[in-house]
Amino acid sequence: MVRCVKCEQVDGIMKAGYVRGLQRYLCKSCNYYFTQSEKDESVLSLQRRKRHQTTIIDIARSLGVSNSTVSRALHDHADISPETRQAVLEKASQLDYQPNQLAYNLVKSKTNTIGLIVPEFHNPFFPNVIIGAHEVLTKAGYNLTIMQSNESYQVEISNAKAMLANRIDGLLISLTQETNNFDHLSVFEKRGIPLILFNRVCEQINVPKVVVNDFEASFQAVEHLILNGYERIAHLGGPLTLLVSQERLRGYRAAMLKHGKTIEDHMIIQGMLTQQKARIYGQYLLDLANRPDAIFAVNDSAAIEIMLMAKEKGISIPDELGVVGFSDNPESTYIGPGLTTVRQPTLEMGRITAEWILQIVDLEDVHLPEKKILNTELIVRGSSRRRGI
Amino acid sequence: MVRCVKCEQVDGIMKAGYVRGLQRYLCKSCNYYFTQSEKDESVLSLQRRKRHQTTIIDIARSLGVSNSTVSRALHDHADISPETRQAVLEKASQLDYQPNQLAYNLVKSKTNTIGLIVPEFHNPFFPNVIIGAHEVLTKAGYNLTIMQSNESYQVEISNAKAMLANRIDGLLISLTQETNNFDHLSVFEKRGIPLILFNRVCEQINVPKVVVNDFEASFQAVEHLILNGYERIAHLGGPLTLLVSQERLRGYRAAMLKHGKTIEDHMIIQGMLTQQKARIYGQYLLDLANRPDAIFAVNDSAAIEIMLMAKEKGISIPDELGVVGFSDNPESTYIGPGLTTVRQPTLEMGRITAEWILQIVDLEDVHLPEKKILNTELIVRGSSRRRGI
DNA sequence: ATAACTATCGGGAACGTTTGCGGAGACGTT
DNA sequence: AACGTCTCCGCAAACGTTCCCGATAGTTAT
Repeated sequence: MVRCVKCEQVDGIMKAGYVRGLQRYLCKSCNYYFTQSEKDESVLSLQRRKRHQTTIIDIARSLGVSNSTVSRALHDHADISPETRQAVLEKASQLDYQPNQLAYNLVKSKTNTIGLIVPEFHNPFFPNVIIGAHEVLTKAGYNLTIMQSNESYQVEISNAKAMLANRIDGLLISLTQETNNFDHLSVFEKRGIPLILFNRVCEQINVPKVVVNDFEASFQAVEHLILNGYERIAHLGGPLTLLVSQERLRGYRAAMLKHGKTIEDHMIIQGMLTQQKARIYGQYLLDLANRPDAIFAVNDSAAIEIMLMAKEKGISIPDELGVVGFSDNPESTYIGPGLTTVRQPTLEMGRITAEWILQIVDLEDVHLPEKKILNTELIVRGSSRRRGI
Repeated sequence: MVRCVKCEQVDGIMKAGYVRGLQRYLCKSCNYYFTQSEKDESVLSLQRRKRHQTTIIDIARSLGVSNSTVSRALHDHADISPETRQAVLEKASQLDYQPNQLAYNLVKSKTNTIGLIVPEFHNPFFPNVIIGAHEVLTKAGYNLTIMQSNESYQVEISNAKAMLANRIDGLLISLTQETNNFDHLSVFEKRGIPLILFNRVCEQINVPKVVVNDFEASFQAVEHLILNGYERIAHLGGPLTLLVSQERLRGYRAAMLKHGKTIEDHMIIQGMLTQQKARIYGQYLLDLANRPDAIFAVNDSAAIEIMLMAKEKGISIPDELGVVGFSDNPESTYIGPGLTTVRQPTLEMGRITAEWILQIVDLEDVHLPEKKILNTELIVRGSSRRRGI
């Protein structure tokens, strides 16, 4: 006994297939297709009510005012009477109202979130930058979404895409060593989303950048070695795809040149300095017939690896071998005679970058892309201080 | 010359005040209030078009199909012909379509984001946990939003509130040392948002927890000291508000008891071990008339501080003083004769916690709250290995 | 011919806010 | 009476998706 839901007739109803497992009917008289919904209404409403969060609408309804009024009352808008505001606020806390940020985000097309993409987490460098940035952003009421590209260009692209989809208000990024195409970043410019490069920057794209004075730092470090009487200084550098590595190499060369030292190509090794690689390169350098009397490594973990190997081989530090690192990891204070290293203002870099992006975000204005260069500090410890000199 | 926008009459139009700086009129004949909008239509449309992101609607319109069709095509839904799908996909990439995650979030009431609240960033412990969790979540296509409570109960509450407003799909949290009320967490249960406590857990709330075997680790560490011939072992513990501290203290006591050592109350100091505090407590312990011959500290930085002070005072390690730390910070390998310490599986803790929450999020089911206890490892180095024994 | 099935598509509600604009009254001033 | 000013509030569009219900056509089985 089937009744047409439109003309309410019972005759002339024909079966007309199935749709999604439900019997479908056709009413011949009014030519109307329909299915018999077997859903229980109570079940439906229960399902709908499941885990309902109180909304502005709930407050409005229970107070007999409009949504606008509630919204305005909750935001201290001017067009609202003190009494109404009071009533709304009370009802809100009574119903345990929590604003739905998602709806807010959608309508404002703004998320109060800054994105941050870093290539790795293994050195303390980026975590520290994150701490600094996090501090500033939190204080300003912004959220921070962190992604990690794992030194992979492809991952970086997908990270950037995800950031875009999530409509972050601004992006802070440090590039991978593979990145040599920047289309995934130009998109942000095109969309008007502020973008700042830090530490691992590039020249091909015209946005604000925050870096340290890699050239000068490197120059100073190598000059320090030379002034301590070291002659044949090797350089363990990072991958040359990175501007940082290029700059540090440049600093090394400049210092050597200035003091008339010969630069031997086989004493310069560039590459990704994992612990394994550091050991391999160190082995090579220390086993050279005419082995270097000092090594300037581009990060502390590599420098420490060198120091450990030297100890194993009975090469005394700093007398027979001077070592200088880069970054001032915590362990550098404690190892052997202490590792001389270049301290980078990591927290400050995070803070400054974050403050800058907040400024740009708030400005909504065209911003002049400039480059901020932070100063490093050479921390001299035992590994490069020759007793005899 | 003003014309009523409703009845189009010119006569009988009266001025009727100002509204938002615009002249307001009243048409006597049709009794209609209105203002003359002075906005230029071209300006308006330009303003509207400003920075328009292509949406599903744009694709649909330019293809002459419906929104539903485009949405389905983009999601590999079954109800779509290969040709249509192809056309949609092409048009999408042609118009550089980027899905608006915000709209998705709103309609699905889901953000694909897991929240993470940690009390601090200064020790490598939490950053490492974050690395582990980040790895797992990223791989599963989830975002990670990190907040830091800075050891403040109030900040923790506001963090939790922000997480709630942002409709995270799940929360991982490590409590502050101040937290002794848990209403801000019960809310998550009430709302059906999965919640996992890790490391800094509590007993008052019935949710999944991930911790390390603090009691056993502590017991083992102290027993190790005893087996190396140390007799008068002091304990530098964390604040007793934390369960971790309580457990570690319990382990210390148990080991001392088992081996018949007397537990002297003045040799047990509990508190927040900042570097300054560690120095103060260390000073106190090392200057005691009957000073301890070993110290079990609850974190490595405190232990290292002790070692440095001992060196200053000319107390030899490990002969005159044994030291054991907790956490295995990187610097512990390199300091002095090496710091014996308890290695915590930080990365694993992050991974496991993240995997667990993903499981609960996917399950949508009632989950049995249980406790996962990860094993630590005692790393024996020079600071506790007595030569004579 | 009738019924069952498949494949493909559209309409439109729903998600929870914000906000532009207008309505309506109160009161004061010319 | 005519107008200016102010306060308080509601209507409804807009944000961009997803997805529930169908609708329609064509094909096959009975």
